[in-house]
Amino acid sequence: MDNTRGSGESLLFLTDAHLRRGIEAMFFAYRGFTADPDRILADHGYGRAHHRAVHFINRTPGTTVNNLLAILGVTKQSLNRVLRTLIEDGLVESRVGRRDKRERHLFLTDKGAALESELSEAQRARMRAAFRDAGPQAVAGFRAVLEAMMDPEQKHQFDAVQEVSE
Amino acid sequence: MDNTRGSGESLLFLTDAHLRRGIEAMFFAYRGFTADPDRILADHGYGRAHHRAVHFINRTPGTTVNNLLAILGVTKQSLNRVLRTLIEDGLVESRVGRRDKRERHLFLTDKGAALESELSEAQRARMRAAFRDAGPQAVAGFRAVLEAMMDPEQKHQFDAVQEVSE
DNA sequence: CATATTACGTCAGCCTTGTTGACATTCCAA
DNA sequence: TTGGAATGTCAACAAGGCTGACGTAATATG
Repeated sequence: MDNTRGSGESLLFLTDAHLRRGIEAMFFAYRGFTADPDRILADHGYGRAHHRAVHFINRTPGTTVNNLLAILGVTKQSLNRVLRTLIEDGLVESRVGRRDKRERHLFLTDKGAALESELSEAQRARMRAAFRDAGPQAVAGFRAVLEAMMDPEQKHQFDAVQEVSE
Repeated sequence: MDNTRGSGESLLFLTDAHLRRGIEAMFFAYRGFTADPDRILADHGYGRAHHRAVHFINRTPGTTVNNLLAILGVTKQSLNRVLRTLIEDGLVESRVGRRDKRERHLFLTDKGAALESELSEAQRARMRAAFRDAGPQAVAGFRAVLEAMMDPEQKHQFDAVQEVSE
């Protein structure tokens, strides 16, 4: 009866079979998670790396390159290559910092915002359908498990990004 | 009060802010999900593609190349490159089919099983910690949302793999 | 039996996206 | 003024996707 974190807790949900099922669910679900954006990106000649950059620039406008590097966890050379094409194509604007002129602050142009919107609407649509199917309690559990799965550093970045929207 | 799928259901959990949070949680959590195996793989000179192959060969021993292609959703050229190195390195054995000699049935050798075990134990450890932190109800929700997020084809593959263990 | 199809392997070439290492520039801060 | 931080850039490389083409063996089908 008491399956909800007590002293008499049943730990049947921690068997290897359950863990394996969770692992495989992550694998297949992540493919679904990226499928719609991938199609859109391919139409525009971009890849997932562009999506990630555009997403987080939209999320925290004016963010610096270093900031973005910390969030994305890639090398500056990798990010720079992506950023360069986005700037050349007029999706991202890079402004020299007013206080610290070494820093570049990144913003989406209207064109960049349009792509971001297209991508995120597709991704939200799938997430919305999944959330609706599963129900609010399931969604709470979904989030709890995902947050517990992050590395401390990743969790820190995640929390930092969430704070922006408050 | 009634937030659990009824006619008077509250849909506050479907706001864009909640969806966005779910999307970002998937992004950061997937990094955690792959972090431990990635480290182990790097030590052995392999990549994620090898992990995936080894995982599913272990899961359904004797599976054919075509079968594996359907599960992994890559081209045969991509899979073949990975499979070739695994066979050369003595982690995977490829046996010509008895009934249909065109088919190759794939098996892990002891060496392959050892790597698989090392990888999956690391991944299970993280999943176990996350499951334990979040509790059984959360785990149920986690799975429900992930399964709802899969494409129909992916869901089919997922279900097929789950059936093996019954 | 002849032919089509399937399963698999392989060669060649291309792209994205990650990596290291090296080096230049700009500019803040001690 | 000088050290170090932030940024950009060049070169080279690797993993792992992709397409297209071709070959071979074996099965399925007419």
